[in-house]
Amino acid sequence: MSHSHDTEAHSLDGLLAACSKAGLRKTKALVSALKVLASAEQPLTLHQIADSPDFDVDCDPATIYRLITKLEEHRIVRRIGFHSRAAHYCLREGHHQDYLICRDCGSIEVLDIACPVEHLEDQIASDCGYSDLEHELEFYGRCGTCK
Amino acid sequence: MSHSHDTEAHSLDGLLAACSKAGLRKTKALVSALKVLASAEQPLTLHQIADSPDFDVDCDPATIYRLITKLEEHRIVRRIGFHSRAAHYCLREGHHQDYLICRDCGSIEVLDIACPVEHLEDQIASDCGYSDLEHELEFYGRCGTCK
DNA sequence: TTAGATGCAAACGATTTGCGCGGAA
DNA sequence: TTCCGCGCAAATCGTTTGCATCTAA
Repeated sequence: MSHSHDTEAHSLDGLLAACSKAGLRKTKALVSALKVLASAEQPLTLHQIADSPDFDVDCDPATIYRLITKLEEHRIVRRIGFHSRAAHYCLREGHHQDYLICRDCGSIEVLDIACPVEHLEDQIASDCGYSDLEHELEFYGRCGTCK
Repeated sequence: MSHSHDTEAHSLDGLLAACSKAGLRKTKALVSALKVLASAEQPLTLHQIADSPDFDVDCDPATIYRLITKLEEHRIVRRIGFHSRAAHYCLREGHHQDYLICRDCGSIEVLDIACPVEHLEDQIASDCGYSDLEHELEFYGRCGTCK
């Protein structure tokens, strides 16, 4: 029975099913990582995943790295660059998101706008001979608090 | 037809003037780096800048790092994330560019499309209380050769 | 039973910084 | 003459990998 966790945008069961289908074993680290990502408000670094209170396993950084990398390969997780040293990750489920980042304090906001470039993907793909196109769009600026 | 860039899109003199105005000294490393960036077809890593045949100084990596970092602070150079480990840099002069990257071979193409999000910047800025907004847009896919 | 997952520790690569010297202004 | 820029070398930091052990299926 699924207790607590309100109305999650991401279904843990669905994610686990996808992982199983991808051939991943249902380990504690996997379940924890998915839980953390499913309830995250924004993309997280490997460190932030491990440090999250929802991540209830004591786990080597290398393990999380390999886990998330594998999830990324299976396209369950999406990597976001931002401009920070460490990569950020979020679930691929749900609708695509664009971001607004403060270049001073590094805060990340999710822009809930209708993505303005999705419709270009097909055109660019055929124009340039590419396939499997996706995009990453970030706005950088100075936030209200930093001004 | 694009090798000896005599008619550069970027004027070295103009760049040097901007650097001087920013308080930077006209060193060999600065001139070389600007020359390389001015004739580059696409954003380059610090390593690529140093390795460029146009970069005719023997120069410590730390020097290039500090130089480019300073140019970035003075908004003469723009940093691009991509998904590679090393950051890429290009001149801020000229019109904004969006990119198309092959997620297999890592090749970078400049998309010469009318940028579809520039007009959103003002709106997002005022909606979210941000200032000095700019954006970064990249498309990732699999290029023709990698298919 | 067995292929995949993990912990530990070392390797790596790209910065990033401290320090003393040298050169542009 | 003055500082800014430079080389050198060490420190950081986020991965990334090899290997022996463990464990989900």
